[in-house]
Amino acid sequence: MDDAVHQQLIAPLNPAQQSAVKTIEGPLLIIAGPGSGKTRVITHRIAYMISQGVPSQKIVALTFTNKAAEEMRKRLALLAPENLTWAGTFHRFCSRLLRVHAAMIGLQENFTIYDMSDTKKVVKQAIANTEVDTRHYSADAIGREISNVKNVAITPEKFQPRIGNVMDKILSLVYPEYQKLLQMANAVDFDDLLMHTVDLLTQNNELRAALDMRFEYMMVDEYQDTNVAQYQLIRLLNHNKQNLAVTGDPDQSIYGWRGANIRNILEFEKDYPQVSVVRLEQNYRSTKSILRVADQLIANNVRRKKKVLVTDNDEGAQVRLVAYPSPQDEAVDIADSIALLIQKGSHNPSDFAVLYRTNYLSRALEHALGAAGVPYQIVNGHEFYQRREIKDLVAYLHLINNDRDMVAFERIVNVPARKIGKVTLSRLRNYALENNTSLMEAARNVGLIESISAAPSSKIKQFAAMIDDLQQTATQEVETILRNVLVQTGYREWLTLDGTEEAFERANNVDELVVAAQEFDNEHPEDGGLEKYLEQTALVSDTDVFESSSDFVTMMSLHAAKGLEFKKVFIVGLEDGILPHERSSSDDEQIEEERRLLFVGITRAQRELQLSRCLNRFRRGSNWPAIASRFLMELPREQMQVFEPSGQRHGMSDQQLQDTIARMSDWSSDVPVYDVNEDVVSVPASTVPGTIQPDALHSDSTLKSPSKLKPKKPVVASIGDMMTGAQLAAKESDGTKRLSPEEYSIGLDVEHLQYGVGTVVTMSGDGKKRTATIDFPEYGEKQFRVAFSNLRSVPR
DNA sequence: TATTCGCAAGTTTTT
DNA sequence: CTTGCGAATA
Repeated sequence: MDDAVHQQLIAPLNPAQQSAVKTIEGPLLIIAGPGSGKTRVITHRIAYMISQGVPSQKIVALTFTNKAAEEMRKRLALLAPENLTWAGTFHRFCSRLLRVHAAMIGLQENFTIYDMSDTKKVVKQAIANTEVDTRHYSADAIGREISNVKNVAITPEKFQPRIGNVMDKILSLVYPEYQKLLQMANAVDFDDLLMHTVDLLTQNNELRAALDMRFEYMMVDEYQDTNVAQYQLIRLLNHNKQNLAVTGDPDQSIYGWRGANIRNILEFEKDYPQVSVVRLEQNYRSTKSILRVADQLIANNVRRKKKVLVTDNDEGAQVRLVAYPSPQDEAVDIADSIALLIQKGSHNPSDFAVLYRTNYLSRALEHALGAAGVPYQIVNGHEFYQRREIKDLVAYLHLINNDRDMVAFERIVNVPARKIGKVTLSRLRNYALENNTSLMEAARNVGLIESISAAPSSKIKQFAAMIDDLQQTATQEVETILRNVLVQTGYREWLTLDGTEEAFERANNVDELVVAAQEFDNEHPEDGGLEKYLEQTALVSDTDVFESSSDFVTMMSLHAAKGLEFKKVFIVGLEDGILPHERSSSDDEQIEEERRLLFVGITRAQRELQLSRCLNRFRRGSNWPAIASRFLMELPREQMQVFEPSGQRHGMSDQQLQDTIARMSDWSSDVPVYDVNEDVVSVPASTVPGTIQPDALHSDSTLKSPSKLKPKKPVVASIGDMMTGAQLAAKESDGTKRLSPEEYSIGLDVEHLQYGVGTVVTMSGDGKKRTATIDFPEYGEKQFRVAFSNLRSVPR
């Protein structure tokens, strides 16, 4: 068992936590500050309920992210091994319900879940069908607006356009058409999962009441982030039986843009008058220094209920605030300081996280961490599944699973190229529309469409026959289906026709997908299947991989970091326009949400925290001076270590400049020199950014500028190199050795727990995607992503 | 019908 | 700077 988890499980609960755990009947509101042991309370509470005789299958725990659900399941398994509690995201919960009751809302149980890019295509089609004038609003904007309307659970029938509102007028036409297209395609978007479920329960009171009983005890995590549809769903399922416990923190509400409604948590007490309220304010996560910064920042929010954050933890190191000349300097300094600490052996890669507002900020960091030899992991949702070649192949799977899937059909009908063109397709579409049938069905009947001439007609017929043929294999393992698709379509060959570097890369991704399918089959021997696989790829992101592998520095967005904690946290790019984001800067309410976002980021840190910004940033093609985030002015700078340049160039505001000058005068002069853009700045030796361990205080080394803090030799050459000394010795005591991805090569003998000893036959990919095909004498060839697999080398 | 070129637009966060 | 889209051309 994970030591930290174990510690948490056996540590006693404080009085507030106990009271939350023991209140199991009736509505319960748990206001839980960051690091207050919320997940622990939830899991203990469930375990307690079970010990009191509540049947565990009557308990449901709803979360926002798969990460949170996974964490909960993991801990619950330790507390109550035999429990049948269902824990998962709202979307998954709804998807499960809808598959069972699909017919009641006009769907088939094998419906497709469309992601945002799929959704966008349907919106465009709907716009085309309704011939709406899009001079004023882009398809994107219309799609966003549809999503907003759905988030408040307004169906096309209920939608009331406000007179004189142009967008509403457009919506009144496009929204029903969009919904009709989805229905015809037997597909739903993310928002539908919630809205359809609300609809289903509203229209079928018997079913609602049955489910109300069935899920007698419900817990909702991150209640501050629920939107209207989720709120209605919760109300519908907690009408007769109001054993509802919600946890949340208004200060951590960061999904307003997605329709989250703070009102839900602020007025929970009105919604459920008999409510018990518990406040968890004791923080077990962070040092006093870190909490003070968080506290002072969030105090700037006006729309807020005051809340205290207290901790018995030690003072800890001061929070650092650093201005770097450029994003490259920022990245290199952070990477080098992490590498140094790992090399010293005092830290593991998994102790660190680098957080940012927008995903593209990870680029420079990736580069720098790679150069420093630090293993890292980017938590970036569905990136892999967004690649063209992957979307193409998954579209085949979708069409096999649900032949009414319109987006999948359009995507692949001519990929690989089959000489089926725009004109033919539009005729096919028209036929389908007129006959109220799917594109696939129209394709089967293409002979009946007079406007399509012989040549394209036969091509389409061939395509339809191929899909029908593939459909015969739909019940087999996903890997088999996928391999069949590759064989039948010749996709891989078609992809690599031009022989470019990029084509090769794409072909690797295809192999990667096969491996992923294989892994899915292995992990789901009982409950697998194509439909499950497709649901998984739609609703689950790469984050599970991130959870289980601990030997990586984690990089992710501030949003993705919610609910997690790390010993040392770097938050980068604290600049005006980035955080707060420029699209939020016009609106006070949105600014407050951005502030909460930073609050969430800060409170992820257990021991040390560095906030940084850059003086220049590359934007829209060229380098611009960057202005410090206004939030940096709201922090208790006198209690932090501040590294700002002395010059007034680089676009510093007056306020900033004054602050900086004030800071400078406080600094002693008998210290080394920190060189920022040739401006000479004094920096206390103990506080040079780049050396973030507390014992630097006792170091008498005179360090140069942070960005020049490069060791003579590469700090860490590979993952393998980092396991030095005692650590490495321990790992090798039985003669086998865990290898870094780079160390794998063809011909190597490795040992697998299940398959025994085998030989590496082929290698492909790099980094965390590096994949080995290994031949086991008894089991044949298997593929592994070596960074994640439990393989060890065997000496010859 | 496929391909290529040029132009415009849009750049957040996630299930 | 990228991506996506539409028009022009082979």
